[in-house]
Amino acid sequence: MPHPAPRKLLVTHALPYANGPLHLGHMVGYVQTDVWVRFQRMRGFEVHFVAGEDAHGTPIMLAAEKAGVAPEAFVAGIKADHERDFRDFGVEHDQYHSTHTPENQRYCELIWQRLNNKGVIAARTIQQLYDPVKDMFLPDRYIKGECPRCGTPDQYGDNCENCGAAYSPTDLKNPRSVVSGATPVMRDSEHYFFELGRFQVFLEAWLHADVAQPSVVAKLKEWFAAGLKDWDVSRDAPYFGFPIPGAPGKFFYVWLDAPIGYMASFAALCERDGLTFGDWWDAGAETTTELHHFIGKDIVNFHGLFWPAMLQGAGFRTPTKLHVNGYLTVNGAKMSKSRGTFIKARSYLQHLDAEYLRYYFAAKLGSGVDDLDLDLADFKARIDSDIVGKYVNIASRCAGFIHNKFGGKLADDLHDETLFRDFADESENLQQLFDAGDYSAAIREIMLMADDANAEIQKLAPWAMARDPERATELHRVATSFLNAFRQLTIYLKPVLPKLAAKAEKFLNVAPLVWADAQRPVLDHAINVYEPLAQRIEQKAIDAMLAEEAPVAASIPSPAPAGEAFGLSRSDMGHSATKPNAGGGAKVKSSAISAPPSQPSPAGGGRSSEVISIDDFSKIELRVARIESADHVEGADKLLRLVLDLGELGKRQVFAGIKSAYAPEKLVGRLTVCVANLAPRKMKFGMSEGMVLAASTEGGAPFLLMPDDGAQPGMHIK
RNA sequence: GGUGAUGUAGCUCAGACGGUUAGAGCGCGGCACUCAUAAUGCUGAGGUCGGUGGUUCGAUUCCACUCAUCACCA
Repeated sequence: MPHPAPRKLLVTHALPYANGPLHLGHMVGYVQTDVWVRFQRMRGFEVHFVAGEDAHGTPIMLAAEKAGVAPEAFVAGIKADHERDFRDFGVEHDQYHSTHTPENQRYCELIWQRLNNKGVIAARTIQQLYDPVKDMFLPDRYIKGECPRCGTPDQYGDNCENCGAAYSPTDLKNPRSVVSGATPVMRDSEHYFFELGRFQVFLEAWLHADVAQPSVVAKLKEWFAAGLKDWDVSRDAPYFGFPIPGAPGKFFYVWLDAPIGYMASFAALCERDGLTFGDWWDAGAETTTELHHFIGKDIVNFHGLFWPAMLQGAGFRTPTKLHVNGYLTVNGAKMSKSRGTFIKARSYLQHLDAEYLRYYFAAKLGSGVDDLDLDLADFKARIDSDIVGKYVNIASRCAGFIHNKFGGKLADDLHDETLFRDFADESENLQQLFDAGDYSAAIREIMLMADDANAEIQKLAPWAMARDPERATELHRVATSFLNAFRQLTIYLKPVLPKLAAKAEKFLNVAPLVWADAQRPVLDHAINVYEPLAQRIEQKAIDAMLAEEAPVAASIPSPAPAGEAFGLSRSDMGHSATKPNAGGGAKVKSSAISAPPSQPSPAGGGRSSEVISIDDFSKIELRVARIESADHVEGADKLLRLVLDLGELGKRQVFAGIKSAYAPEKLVGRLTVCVANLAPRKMKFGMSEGMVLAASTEGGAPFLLMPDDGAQPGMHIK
């Protein structure tokens, strides 16, 4: 995509659904968008970044009702929380709006009118299940019953989580309304349909362009093969949304007005900043301005089919490109409340630096739509190594020379142009990678550059020069060279690490860096005293964050169906919100492993041995532990207090019921096996942060497990 | 159930339009250095590239099936 003139970009990310807090899964897409926006700005392009709350729909209506407030007030409260999370993660929109605004209503009605005029809206009477107690039609997700195929109870109206059968809610046996518990009845209702099939030719042509990653295009083409169906875009009252003009009791379906929210948000920005709306949205605007949507992979059909068809049908421009990202998993598995890995954005912020997560996401975001795993051990290792050990370390190891020997002023020349040139020449390549969304490749390149710089410092050994007064000039130039290398790396990392870059700019005493600055060195220039720019991640902080999300002991009754957004966006129409694969079965097992830590032997010898999968087993994190100390516990006749060394995981205090068989002094120094991810348990004598394993017969003396020679504290056991 | 995608060293990921010894970072072992936030450099050990079958002189790379994971099914 050659763009000789400065590009003009309008960028959006998926609108978060205003029914619950943001979690780290949301942040993947938002950070990805923000990095792209910052990068394009650094290149000097005109960029407008807008988003807002997705405020309509049944889930919000019911959630507000439950909270006893008007939906508008409910949404306003959620919006304020979301905005705080965005700010603290450094996601800086130019305009953060909402779909429940006059602007959005205006554009909804305009598009509706134009589509009507074009004759692509059809009215048709359909049958839908109705809750006679609550007096409302029920979306699929609000009906539960028994699977028509295998009879599993308590299944949603779209498919069975047990046998996987797909069906419609009317097929359920013994259906009931999730809202009131009443038995739904069938009732007629007139709905409006957007005749998507009439846009098939247009959409196929639109898709051939470079509008999305290949796998996304493949996914969208699947829909063509099946034949595009009409899309039901109206809902009956009661509904929180915009009424359809001229159709009493009918409302626009939330997914119709949600993408129009992009326009609404931008319209508000135009109002504020004096931009011309039509330059960006009118038909033909494609040739001068670009429209980029960043979305999660769960909503490609809305953005890759319905949305462009709506725009085309209503005489507006179509999107330039969809940037689709995958889902977030934590420690290799889907985020789960019962595992304590359902991490809210706010919980993260309370314990850890937002920049680190931005970096980690960027380091793993390729141009594809693969899911991204937040492995917390890897997260810490990566940040500690890349940011502190490699990148920041370059400044840290050179700054002292400049201050101690040269009055805080850089030399007037570089020691050697080569490194600087090499780094400057990377600009083009990195630019392409960032532009293509291949941040992980960019980060990889940047870290290789940091490795080069560190190796080069090692080779030149400036500390040796510092001992020889004859070599002062050389030392001055060497330190200056590497501080310039550090500055170049700062430029390349700035889209990802804006706050760290700002600190580096202050240290270097330079104006905010832009992309082109990587081509010119700073010389003969006073810098400020170096202060550590970044700290390692403390394991304690990660543990504290996880503890905050740890499930409470008492099991919570299953949440209201739409009480939480699990996906990257609204999920009232799909079932992504509640594919509860970590539900029932897993919960039983997790309660089995959370037996009291003080009782290493199973309590009931006759406990049935339920068969579990390897995945179930892998949930239990067993580690080699060295018993660092063991003491009697006053007032306890069975317990010993152990302090375990778990290597990389640090020290843990564990109470073990092994006093009858082991003298404390004989245990010190021994290796044993510890369940490392057991929820901490408060006991009368203090916290027990794990559990040691021992064999025993019921009531008999325990035999502590011991790994073979050579095992080291902290090793995984599997 | 249908469809799209993913599955490569202990961990996180690259890569190969099919072809001699499959790569990186982290982690682990050894050595070196001491400017730096126990940071850095050099070096070593780790993989039959999810499984089965097929095409081919040759497949981890192509095809089929299969298993696991994620998403979508208006």
